Amino acid sequence: MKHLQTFRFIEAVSRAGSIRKAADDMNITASALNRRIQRFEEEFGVEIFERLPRGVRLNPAGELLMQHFLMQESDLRRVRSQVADLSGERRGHVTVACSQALIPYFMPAHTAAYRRDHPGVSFSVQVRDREDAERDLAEFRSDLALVFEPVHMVDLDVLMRIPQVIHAIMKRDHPLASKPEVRLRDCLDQPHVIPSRRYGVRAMLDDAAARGSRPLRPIATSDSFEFMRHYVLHEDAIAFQIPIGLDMEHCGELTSRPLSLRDVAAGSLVLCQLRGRTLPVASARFGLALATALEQFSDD
Amino acid sequence: MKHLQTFRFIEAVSRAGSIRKAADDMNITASALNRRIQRFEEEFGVEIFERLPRGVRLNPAGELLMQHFLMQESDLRRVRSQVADLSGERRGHVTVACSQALIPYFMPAHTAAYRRDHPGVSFSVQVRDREDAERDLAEFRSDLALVFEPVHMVDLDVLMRIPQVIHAIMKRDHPLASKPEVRLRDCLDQPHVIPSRRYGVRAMLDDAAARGSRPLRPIATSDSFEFMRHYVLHEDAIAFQIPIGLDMEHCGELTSRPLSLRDVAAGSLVLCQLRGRTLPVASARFGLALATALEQFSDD
DNA sequence: CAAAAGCGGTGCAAAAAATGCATCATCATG
DNA sequence: CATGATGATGCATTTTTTGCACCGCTTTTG
Repeated sequence: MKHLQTFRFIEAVSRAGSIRKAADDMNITASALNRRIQRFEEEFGVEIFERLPRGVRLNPAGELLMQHFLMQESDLRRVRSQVADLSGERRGHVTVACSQALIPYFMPAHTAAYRRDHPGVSFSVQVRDREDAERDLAEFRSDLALVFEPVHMVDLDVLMRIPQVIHAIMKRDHPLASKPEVRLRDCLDQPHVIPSRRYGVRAMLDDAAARGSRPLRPIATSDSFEFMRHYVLHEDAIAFQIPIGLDMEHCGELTSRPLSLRDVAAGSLVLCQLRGRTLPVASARFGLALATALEQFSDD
Repeated sequence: MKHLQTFRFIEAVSRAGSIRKAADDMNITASALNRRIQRFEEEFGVEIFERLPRGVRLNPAGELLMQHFLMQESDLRRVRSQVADLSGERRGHVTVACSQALIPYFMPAHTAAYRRDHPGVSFSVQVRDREDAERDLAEFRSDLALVFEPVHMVDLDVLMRIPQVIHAIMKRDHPLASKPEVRLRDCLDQPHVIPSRRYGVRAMLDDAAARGSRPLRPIATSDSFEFMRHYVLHEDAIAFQIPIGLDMEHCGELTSRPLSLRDVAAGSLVLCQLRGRTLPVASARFGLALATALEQFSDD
């Protein structure tokens, strides 16, 4: 949309950190871009960039304006989506930011299921830690976020929340596998691998360990649950994950047992969107579908 | 802002009902305006006007777009307000839609009080019935609404809600004035004047009368509480109003008595804004001030 | 310490976009 | 059937935007 051109240029300048670089990115002359910005600032009545020796940077007013622009652009997408819906075509693109645990089983299954009913809808599924997922929502880069133990929860609307008990992952023949549930201290007495700090599972383990008798002494720490899961196959260690990230019927030599609720309370897996935002039709409907799916998962 | 020019033209066309009239209103040629709209429709990919033999009218897509535009314009005002706030100047303009009862005492007192602290802030105070107040909010014509017994309450955020018991207004020497509270049936046995249908007091009286033994038999119906109040002075009748619309210490020959809660439950006076909308700084602060004032009024 | 490189800003001519005017075809209305 | 109002369009004109060349300044670099 042409009337947002200037804002897109401003965004490019903000990203590039200099007018010349941005001009290059946007295939326009630096002078033309410079003038656009000057004209805009004059019309707006306030400067929106600080002029630094090495380039420019958005000032607070510019930040406010940028937020306004992102919202406006996102809302225009919503309008287009609803207009398309008027003429009967159910199409669109849905962007979801989700925790790593959702990536292997839950999201593929449910995006595919949704596409069976609505072939015109396409998806972006992004792995994001808890902080980044919320930031993506706030900056209109995602329509929905599905996060284990979100951090701030300000400016978010919760569409669905289900409890998830952390499970210990081990080989089938591991001694701890004989019990229906395991104590955290028993796990920590074994070699164990844990997620890095920015993940919800780690935060809950940190919490519980601080209250308990054993410190965390991980033999490995990783960003990747895939790494940790396969590590358990090589060295006879314990890993941790929430049930929605597990598919115990098809995991060969591995099995899992829930940590006792006496040691670690159940965490929350939360489906949310930016507060007050009206999502495009496709995203809103997929959000409802996800909420239903989560509820069913929780009831099983 | 220049980038919204096209939208403003579209709005003008929608209001005028024809491109030529709108062009006249906006001091532009019909052909130029026509082209703008054609260009926009082409860029947008969908027609937004129905072409009728006698002019044009927004189609559903156009309505959606118009709503988007109103929101965007309102949000830009918010940004300007917040930017102004950054540079220390606390100024701005606040628009409030409120029920008639608030007009004589409450709103003048509290807008004036607010202006004593913030001389840079100006006000528009509009009398609106319940329906219109909500519509004003929805179409971004008001920042705040202060309404007795709002009708729909969808898409509204409630900032404050206080109970208001309907009072009967009568001359000081009226027989009913001897009791601390009055029964509705006693009022309805007397000559009485009531508000017209679109007001909350009337709705509650209708309700109560339908449940009670006496029908409403008004000797006068009016849009104006001023009319009704003065009418009581001429003929020895009963009128009705909520306490916030009364100032019994300074009303000469008149007095008021609450209707018994057995007959008519207390209604709600509600301060609200459009759901999810971020108000300009001045409006948001004045909203808080009003909420506090209402709470105090309620506690007295 | 001087040269080089990168930055935002500006004057001026060229290119692009928007506008105004005259005119057409269509359709409701009297 | 004539009239008047409507939206659309071709073309010349005006306004706006852009690109190029260059300035003054600061930081980086050899």
